[in-house]
Amino acid sequence: MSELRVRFAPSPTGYLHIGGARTALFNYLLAKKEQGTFILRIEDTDVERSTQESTDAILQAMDWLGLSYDEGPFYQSQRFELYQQKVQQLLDEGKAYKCYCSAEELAAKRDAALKRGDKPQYDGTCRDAAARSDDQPYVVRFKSAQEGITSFNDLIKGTISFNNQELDDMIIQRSDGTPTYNFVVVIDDAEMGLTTIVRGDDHVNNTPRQILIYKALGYAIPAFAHVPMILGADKKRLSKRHGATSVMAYRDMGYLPEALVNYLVRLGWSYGDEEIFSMQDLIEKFSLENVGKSAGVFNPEKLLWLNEHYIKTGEPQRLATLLREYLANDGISVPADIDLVEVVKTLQDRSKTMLEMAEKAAFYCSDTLVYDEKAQKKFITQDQQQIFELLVAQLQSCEFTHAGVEAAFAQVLEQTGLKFGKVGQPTRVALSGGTSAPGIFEVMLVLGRERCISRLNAALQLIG
RNA sequence: GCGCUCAUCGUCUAGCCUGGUCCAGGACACCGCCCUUUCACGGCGGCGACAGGGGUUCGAAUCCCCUUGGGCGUACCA
Repeated sequence: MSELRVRFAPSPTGYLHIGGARTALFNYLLAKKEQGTFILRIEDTDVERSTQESTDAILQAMDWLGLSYDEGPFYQSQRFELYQQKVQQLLDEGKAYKCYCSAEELAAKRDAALKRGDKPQYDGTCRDAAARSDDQPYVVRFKSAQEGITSFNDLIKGTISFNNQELDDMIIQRSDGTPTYNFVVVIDDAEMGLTTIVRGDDHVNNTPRQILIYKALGYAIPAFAHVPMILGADKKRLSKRHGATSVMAYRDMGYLPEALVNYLVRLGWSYGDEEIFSMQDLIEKFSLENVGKSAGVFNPEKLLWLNEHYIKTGEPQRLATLLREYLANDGISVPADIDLVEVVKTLQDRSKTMLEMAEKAAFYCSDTLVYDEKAQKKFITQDQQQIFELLVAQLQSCEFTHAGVEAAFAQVLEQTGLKFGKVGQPTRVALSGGTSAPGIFEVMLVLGRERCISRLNAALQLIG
């Protein structure tokens, strides 16, 4: 076990989204690779917006992706006592102070500053003011450094420096007594012994403030690694209007978790020319050095290609289990004598998603076939009557193996003098209901002798 | 506005640190051909980028500066 300790710290105000999943994944991979510890912490200091449903949804999504954690989940809402203690400590040491400015006053000052073209900052009204009686509402502010430079060496972006004048006295405790993010994140990261903080680069600007708090509280400062954002096709931050952003929505759309994992890791990280990575590969090969600095555009097409790849190469047994669920979601139950593993084998090369596979598998399962209108009109006609009759006769007596049905089919070709296509396509329609389906012999074998004959007879009924 | 930051094909990227082997490689998408019992799979090929301008250098995608463009932040959200 190495000393490396990393964490994923989502706030439970919604489902786990694509960006969060990637951050979690990077942390997970780092921990596994270095045999360190991956901690899950729920940042629910905002009591208003945090919900149990969101926490559950995030946990479920991480589980689906295979991102297991070693410690946690810890809930910040259960650690308020610790935070209050730290606030008091800073107050006692004169490193923080009570501020009685109202939210309205502050908003007005902010607007004025913006108007002047200044960076809106707290002006320090209460910083040096005499203490007042506590029956007036107040927030607690951290006394930030007013001069000097705070810099850190980001493991992804390199050295980043901030002039301390840019940092104002931020609020660490709200007027309702609850602590704020930038304060608790430091306490928890420090108390939980984190050595490296891997998070989205929207936190870069928070880092110098946090470093100042680490120092004020006497904590060791961890290493930071800020992962670039994920953008939509219009280069705007990825959001719902760019399509699905929820991890679980991808499961619902028929994506395999390994496809999402593979896609997410390659968005912003690379390993030479390689594209396909299993979780095991990633644990061996992932490193922060190969993470790029620039934001990446989410490309649904490439994700789809990866999904296609994993379906194509997936274990039929496992896919069959999944297929049964997707089929069930469509209200389709699988007849006992239909071998779903065999169904999967006929569909793996033809399905980009499990949802698509379920659609294509439907015809195997239904008792009464629904014909595609055009196909029926063209291929279930008087012209096919003889073909179907001959085929039924052959199927009744042939050996029901690939070679057997192929031979039976050949017999029909010989008897009618027709080419394969002339017989094949109508048969395909009679058996599957449409003009596109897996190979005829494969379909027949999955369907079984009885079903083939009854479907052919049903087509004959329609003709006759 | 101010601060931080980024910049190679439409997109994800290799190359950049340690200049020449790069008239820039791979992948997705797209286009074409081949294979073929339908639909797919697959094989082969094509299209397509160093943001712009200055330097430094014998030589720059690679180093420096400026410009432009993008992202993030600027909350009693996280």
